[in-house]
Amino acid sequence: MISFEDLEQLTAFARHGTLVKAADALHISQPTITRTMKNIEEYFGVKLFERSKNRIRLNGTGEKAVEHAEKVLDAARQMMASVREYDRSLRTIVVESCAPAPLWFIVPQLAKKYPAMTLSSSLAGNEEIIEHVREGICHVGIVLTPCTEPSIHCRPYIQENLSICLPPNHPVLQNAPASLDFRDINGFNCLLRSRLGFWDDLCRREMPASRFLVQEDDDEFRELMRNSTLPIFITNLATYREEDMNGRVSIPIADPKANVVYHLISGKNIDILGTIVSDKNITAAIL
Amino acid sequence: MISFEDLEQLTAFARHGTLVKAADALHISQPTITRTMKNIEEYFGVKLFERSKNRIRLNGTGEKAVEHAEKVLDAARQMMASVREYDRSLRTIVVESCAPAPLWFIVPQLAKKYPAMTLSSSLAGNEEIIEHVREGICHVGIVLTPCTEPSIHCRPYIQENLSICLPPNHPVLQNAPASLDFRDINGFNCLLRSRLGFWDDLCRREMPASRFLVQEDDDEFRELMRNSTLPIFITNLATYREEDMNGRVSIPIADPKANVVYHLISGKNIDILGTIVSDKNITAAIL
DNA sequence: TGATCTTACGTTTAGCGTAACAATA
DNA sequence: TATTGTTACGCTAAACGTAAGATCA
Repeated sequence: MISFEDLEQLTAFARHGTLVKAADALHISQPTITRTMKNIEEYFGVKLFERSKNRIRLNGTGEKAVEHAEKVLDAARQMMASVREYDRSLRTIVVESCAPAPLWFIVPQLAKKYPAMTLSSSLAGNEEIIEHVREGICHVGIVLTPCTEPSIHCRPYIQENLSICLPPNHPVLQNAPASLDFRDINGFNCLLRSRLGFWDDLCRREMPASRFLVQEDDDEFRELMRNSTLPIFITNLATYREEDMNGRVSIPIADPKANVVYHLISGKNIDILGTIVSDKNITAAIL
Repeated sequence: MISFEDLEQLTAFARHGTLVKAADALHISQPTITRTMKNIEEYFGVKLFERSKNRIRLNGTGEKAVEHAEKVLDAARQMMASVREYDRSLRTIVVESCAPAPLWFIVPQLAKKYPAMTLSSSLAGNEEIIEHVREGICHVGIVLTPCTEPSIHCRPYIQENLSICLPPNHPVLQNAPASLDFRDINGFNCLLRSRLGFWDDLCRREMPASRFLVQEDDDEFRELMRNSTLPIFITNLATYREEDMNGRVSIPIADPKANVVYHLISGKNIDILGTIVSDKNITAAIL
């Protein structure tokens, strides 16, 4: 019989041109490769090589064999990868959220309840999340609107309220407003974190006249906060330390779109949502 | 590392349900299979089985592994088959003809010149043959019309002339004609061999009012000849023994379509046609 | 009690590397 | 002479089957 190693040696020979180089590359002696080529040829029962006294080359049939050997090896590698990936997926809870803040609460909750499981969390669009939960790709989704699909569990989870933080001398603060609307601040440029999920789209849609200075890195963002007077956004779930705020004053955004209730969704055959994330836990998370 | 045998054992276990039955089917001891399943599991590094004390079953991951193992084994089998087939194709001369008679001459010629080669001869349509020669699938083609394609060698090979053999008292023989046309015999039913290539189509097209009693088997055809007075066809290349003819009289068919010159064609990169089948050989073949 | 899987043990053998050899450029 | 491929030899380690043991229906 023939082995995967044999095929590896064959393809290595095809790649490197000589038995010596192939042996080198595979860290084996070249008598071994000589033997293996003989074995393979005998096993196939056909001529695969043109041999002169100190030279061996693939013939047409040999090239055909190499071509197929690559396919076999690919299939084998694919097998390993797929099986391991499948096994890993069994130990992984996939969480997708339309905004980052809910993840800060749900992920530790799940991690505590399922210490053996890997948690995979990511941001995604609302519709995409629902689709993934429906397909079973995503186990726990966090979306903006209640989901009424019969195959999907849904419950309210947590709410997030947006405020704008303006420097004390900012024109819109002249009348000391208790709240603002997007249109009041539209046109003023802002500092913005990246990877904000739906918040990002919302701000750009509601403040088309504004430009946003986007920063992904946490430290650099704080650096920018301290050294500029550009407005920034905070929420009840996402605040910054006072010393980074550079004296800014927070005013809530009254617009309903800036005050959302996140909903937890999951497939009905999964009990993660019902048993793991109890209302009590949610409350605790908010506090 | 893992081997093809290991994968065979895995799939055998999946097929048969127990290690004992799988071992039986593969003619090995079942401790061997126990070991192999362990090895495979260890090699994958994931759980593939649910084990109780005297029972072992595939789990979901295991079924995934089996699925992929089948693919790998298929790829391996495909490799063996393809390489052997390719090797065989190198030792095979493929001959395609639009009629059987030329094959009776060309095949022995080629067999004599290339004793190490396998000959594969078959009937095919004129256009199909040209296509196959163009693609290199067919090495030597025998067609009805000269081929002018620059990539194809072509030369006249041999001619075949059709005659009809009628019982002596047949009405169309009353004026003792030197030759006949298809229309003269259209409407009379005939005995016909099958697998006649283009002759078959020709007769049916030119004699739409006739019905043909078709017989493939050689002995049975002769039996029918002896025991009936139905007209039959012969050619200069294909005659029958006088005792089988049952007194029939041969009259040539004058129609040009019934008198053809076959042409040999082959790819220009193949010298079979030029060096092997010389004009002298062809003449000899006709005699 | 029969069927199934696992573990232990002894033997065989397949396969590896070292070394020596032969041929070529 | 350096490079390449083949052959010969001795050793190791992997793998097999037999036998014995454990568990379940």
